[in-house]
Amino acid sequence: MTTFYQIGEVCQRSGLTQRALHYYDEIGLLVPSERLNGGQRLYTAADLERIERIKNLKRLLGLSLSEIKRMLDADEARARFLAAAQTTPDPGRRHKAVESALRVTEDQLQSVREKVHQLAQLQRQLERQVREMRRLAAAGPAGSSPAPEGVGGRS
Amino acid sequence: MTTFYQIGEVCQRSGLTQRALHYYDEIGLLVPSERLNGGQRLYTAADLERIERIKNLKRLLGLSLSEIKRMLDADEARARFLAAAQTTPDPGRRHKAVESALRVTEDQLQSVREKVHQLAQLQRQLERQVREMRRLAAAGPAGSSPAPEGVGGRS
DNA sequence: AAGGTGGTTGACATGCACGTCAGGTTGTCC
DNA sequence: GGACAACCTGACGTGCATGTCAACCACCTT
Repeated sequence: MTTFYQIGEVCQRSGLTQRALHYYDEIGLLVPSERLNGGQRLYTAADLERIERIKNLKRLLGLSLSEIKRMLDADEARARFLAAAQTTPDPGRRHKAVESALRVTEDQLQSVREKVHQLAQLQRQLERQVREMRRLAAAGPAGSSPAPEGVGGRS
Repeated sequence: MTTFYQIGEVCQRSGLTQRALHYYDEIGLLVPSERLNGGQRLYTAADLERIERIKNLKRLLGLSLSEIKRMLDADEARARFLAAAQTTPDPGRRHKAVESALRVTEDQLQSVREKVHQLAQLQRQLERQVREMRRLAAAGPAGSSPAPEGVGGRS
């Protein structure tokens, strides 16, 4: 037997508002697994996980909800493809399914890698700045040093 | 003699629209260094750099324009502090100025580090998925394998 | 039966980051 | 000096991701 959570509980656990969850439902980003007789939304543990993934993608990648929907949908399709691949006896079909899913994931990976790279650069730059300033804070007064570059450089 | 760029040229170089630049001016995010008699905006190379930094902070960190403004302003303040520190004879004042600027930069660094960390995790997860799928695509038909987790995990 | 609690839809409002005109000014080139 | 391009301000419109309020329903407690 699966346990269900009402919307209020989901709000507490996720930090999202009721309105946001209604909206996510409306745009098909997060459709609760069940509905009670009177229309009450019932969320499962899987729904809660999906919420966390949504929050992460929003925070980390700064994606819009529609982009997130596209990603998660692709991801689900990938899962279905893989599941189907397990049971499909035809090796040609199976191969194609896996390859298609693979491409989606590789695209996601590529964009994440780029972002990590850029952010790492920014990080190194900030670290240089901090070192420089620590040196200044500790060391003697004289001697003008080369001006460090500001945050978010030309990249 | 400094070279100036009119707004149209800046648009071409930066990929931003005229409207966006007007807006950035309006909210004080990017106030052109000069104005012609008739009010025409004139941008300098420094302004162009600031634009690149704005674009980077937007893309990389997904910050709002007001947050970006806060960051860049803090950054400028830091630069001024440091410059002042170079010329201020009072070691106490100098020390305080540098420390204050240092704190701002350290905060920035901290948030960037967190983001890099989270993104790196996401990256590793995606890499695992890709490896798994490559294995599936290449290897034999039988044997159900553990389902890989979707993108943007609970973290 | 009355009232409270927690949910529902619907509609309008809001802040951000612009897009899109409209009407006026400025600069340049022939 | 007239045409034309490039710019200006002002105002209203737009898409997204909600906030806010109203009116209604369903169940539980006293």
